[in-house]
Amino acid sequence: MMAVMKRQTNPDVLLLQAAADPTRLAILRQLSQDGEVCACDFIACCEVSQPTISHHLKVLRESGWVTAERQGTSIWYSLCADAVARFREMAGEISPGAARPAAMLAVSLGNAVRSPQSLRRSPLAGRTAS
Amino acid sequence: MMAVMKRQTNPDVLLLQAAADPTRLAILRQLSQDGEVCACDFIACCEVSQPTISHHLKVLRESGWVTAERQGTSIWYSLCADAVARFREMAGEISPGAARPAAMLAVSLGNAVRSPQSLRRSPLAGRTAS
DNA sequence: GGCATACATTCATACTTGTCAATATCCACT
DNA sequence: AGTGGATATTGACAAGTATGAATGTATGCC
Repeated sequence: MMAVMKRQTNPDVLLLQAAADPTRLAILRQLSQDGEVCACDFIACCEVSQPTISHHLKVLRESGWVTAERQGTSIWYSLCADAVARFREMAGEISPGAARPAAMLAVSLGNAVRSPQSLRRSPLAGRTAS
Repeated sequence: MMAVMKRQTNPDVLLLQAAADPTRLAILRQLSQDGEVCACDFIACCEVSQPTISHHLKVLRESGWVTAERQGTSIWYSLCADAVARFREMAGEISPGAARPAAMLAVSLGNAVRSPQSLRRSPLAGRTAS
């Protein structure tokens, strides 16, 4: 009657979720190293069964990380440039340096930016009235 | 009796896993933007209950993404530079351009690199013996 | 056609996870 | 001490997920 954890649709989260698994991360890294890899090779690299590899490849396909190309009986996988690019973008967008000074600045500017309960006061800024 | 999905220990996977959730990604992004954010503010930004936010913050703490600093009754969170740096590194290490030529090269060099069933043949390289 | 190989799909199962209600803890202030 | 505000923790539950066995499907070769 609660707790829905509704299936992810956000493409960014989907991308991260797909990469956030030891087997799949290993697959991505091998693809990054070798450029194009036959599905059968992943079975050797990761210690899981063939159906499991197939499952993970499907997840990577559906999240946009990889594309598959059939060559005879085997199937060759390679990274999608778009996914790689988006991943890097996300990494670039997260930075630890937005920082302290902005808080006091906002206060002195009249605090028009955001303002939930914390009212943009920085943890070190003394309450201006008490 | 099967399917163990043993709890993740790999720090890279842990980092990705922590980021791979809509609520937590939103938290990371707000932290990236504001630098330091009071826990109470996340409740407003994401549409989940206070205990849920607290849970997500714990996940982010334990994966190394954030640190918490108490100031009176409230607690201020900020991004860990190390985690951000590692995340960027990971993004940089995955590139789609390892590519095609390497395969034929390996073959002509005697194929001493790797060699599962696919024997490093590229999907387009003709079998050298048939 | 028949057979073997390479992947994908289905199914069942155990484990993990996101969520909230209730409750506990910690802190400031009176 | 007592009270109120801000977070964390516990407990319970539904839904997601990683896994392998069995099976299905497609392709190449005889």
